[in-house]
Amino acid sequence: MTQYWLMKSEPDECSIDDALAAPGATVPWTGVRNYQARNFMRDAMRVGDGVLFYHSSCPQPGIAGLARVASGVRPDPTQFDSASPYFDPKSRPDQPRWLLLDVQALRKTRLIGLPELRATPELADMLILQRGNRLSITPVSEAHWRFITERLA
DNA sequence: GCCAACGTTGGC
DNA sequence: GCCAACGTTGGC
Repeated sequence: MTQYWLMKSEPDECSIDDALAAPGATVPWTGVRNYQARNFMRDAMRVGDGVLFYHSSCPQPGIAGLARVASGVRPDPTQFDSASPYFDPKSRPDQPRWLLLDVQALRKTRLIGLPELRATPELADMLILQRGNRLSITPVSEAHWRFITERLA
């Protein structure tokens, strides 16, 4: 069964344009350092799942494009790279703590900004809009996915 | 830069 | 296992 996800990316690091410009429009989703988000990737996300590509920590946060899950998980190499901001000295190569998967960008959408998302009653219970939410990967209901892709994007 | 909210760490 | 201290996220 196809599922749907919202994945946050800082456009300074990897914007939807960056992802579309990558070979195969596919980028490794590095830097997830939260167990809940990791477990979504490992246990629930499957190749072909739909992804809302969300720009965060930027002047205009919001949904910027559509993408798909393009691989299963593998160890995130940045956890072993002491020069990386994502380096985790407590992770061991024989038992990697952090995983990534590939995300293939499909297309850029108009920027559906956070204020617009908040102002849309049909989307009021999206996880991303809930108070205190900080998860970089959140599941998206089929109803929300359809509303966004068919009526907003 | 501020700060609310949340996750992680580590002493006990 | 509790919980205070600390670090991080991310919108503003």
